[in-house]
Amino acid sequence: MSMARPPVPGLSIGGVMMKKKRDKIRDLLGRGEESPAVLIKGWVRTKRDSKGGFSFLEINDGSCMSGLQVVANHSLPGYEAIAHRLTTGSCVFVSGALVRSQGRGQTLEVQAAEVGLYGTADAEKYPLQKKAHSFEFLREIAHLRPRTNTFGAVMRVRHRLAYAIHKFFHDRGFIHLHTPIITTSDCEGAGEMFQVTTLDLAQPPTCDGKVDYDQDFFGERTALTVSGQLEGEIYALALSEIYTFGPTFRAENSNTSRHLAEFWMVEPEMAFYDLEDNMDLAEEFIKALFNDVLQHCPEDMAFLNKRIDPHILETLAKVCESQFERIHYTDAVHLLEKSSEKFVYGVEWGCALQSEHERYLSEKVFKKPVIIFNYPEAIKSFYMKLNEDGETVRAMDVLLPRLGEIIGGSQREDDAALLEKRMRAKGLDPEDYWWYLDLRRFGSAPHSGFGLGFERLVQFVTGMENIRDVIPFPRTPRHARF
RNA sequence: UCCGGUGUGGCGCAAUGGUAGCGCAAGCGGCUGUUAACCGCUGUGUUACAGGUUCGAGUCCUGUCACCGGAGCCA
Repeated sequence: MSMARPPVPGLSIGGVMMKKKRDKIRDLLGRGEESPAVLIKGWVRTKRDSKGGFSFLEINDGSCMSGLQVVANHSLPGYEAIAHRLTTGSCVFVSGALVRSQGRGQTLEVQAAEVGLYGTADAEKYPLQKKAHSFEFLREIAHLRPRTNTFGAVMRVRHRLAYAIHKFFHDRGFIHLHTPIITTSDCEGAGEMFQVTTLDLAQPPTCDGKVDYDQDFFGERTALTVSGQLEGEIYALALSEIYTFGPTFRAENSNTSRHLAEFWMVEPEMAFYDLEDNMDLAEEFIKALFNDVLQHCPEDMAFLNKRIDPHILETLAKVCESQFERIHYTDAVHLLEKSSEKFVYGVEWGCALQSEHERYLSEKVFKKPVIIFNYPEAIKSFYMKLNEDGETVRAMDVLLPRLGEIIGGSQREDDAALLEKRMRAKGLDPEDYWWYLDLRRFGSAPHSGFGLGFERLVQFVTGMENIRDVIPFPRTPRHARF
């Protein structure tokens, strides 16, 4: 199809724009060439007036970190009428010629032929002025914070990571599986759940003094999913390799910089993978994602490296080059026991490793990502495969320096009798999981999988300290606004 | 949820129990192919909320809420 550009440089005749199609700033800067006719649309970041009879407008349209400088001569028809309303935050369109800049600081700029105003932003009231704002403040104006440099960068990197995840799995023949948001499996041990109901909470129907869920929408008690893993296993044991990438909900009263009540999780599940295959995939996965961002988001990453975390580029590159340390839980405990480091919590075989222990191993001992595997059976979930020693399970956690656990996974128990036994031992009713046990009764296969918290990934890659600042609309205890 | 800290102009922060200030942003003026512009002037407050102690509370006490740091749970 012909996409011929209008050859006529004159863009505006009597206020009627001749060029209709918007140019994205990203595309204009990417080409880096002069052009007689461009049309940009975006938000004014700053305006600097010159008494030489013209103004400099910096326009950002979110397509990339950089804005485009517009030189607007005060003699433009109708310019004086709108000049005082071209404030920080207002939205405009500008047509004109893209030319080499006479000033320093940018190579190209737009010599405006017409400047039009879409929406004003009263400078006395608009909260985002051209100054630094704290992330705490920006969280209170989550509807405006995407217009800041940092959030633009974080969200573009977030998008790239999501894309890279799909690409990584697709290229390896994995099927993207949509697992249900509403579930009935309410005792996976993955945390408190949000109940889903259409019952009148003021006067719920009762039966024998208890709420009668038979009258609820689904005829039984339901909740928002805390994991797509169990459903993922169903499809892995049919399509071989699948992954889920969807929202996950935990009703924990967690108030930390690493927890959200609603977050996105990636959960690959693979038939015929043992724990080692699983660890191989996890390591390859992390490295592929970091490499992808380094390669495709150089401008945003350079900004984050300059303003957010001065070591982030170096850190990501190091992870890509490193060989993840793989260590038995038992050896990790020995290392911690022998350490001269003073820990708040003591260490002994059988206890769960604390944040301080994990950080010590990844930051001080190995100074790179660490995968700890073969954890004690007692501290891990029922579905993890028991080792021959009868004491440990084939579980693994991937720990990143500073962030801690980013991936948790395991080889799944594929023996129906053993699985049922462990369910009972952990106080679960095998009847509730009849379909999960069926997978082991009919054509069972060794299989493995892991879960990765998407926001924690974005956190690590961008260097952002608070998880609430890497998701568009954070949900945390007492906060569901916007 | 636990421990600790904080809450004061739009934002970031000061103020020994005794007249609430500074910087940034904003408004006005000046200057300049400017660019985190610069220079001058101006305005900006129920000191988170509810009680209490005191002649007098931003400051002390009690409670609530929020935010930050750490921890637990976890991803």
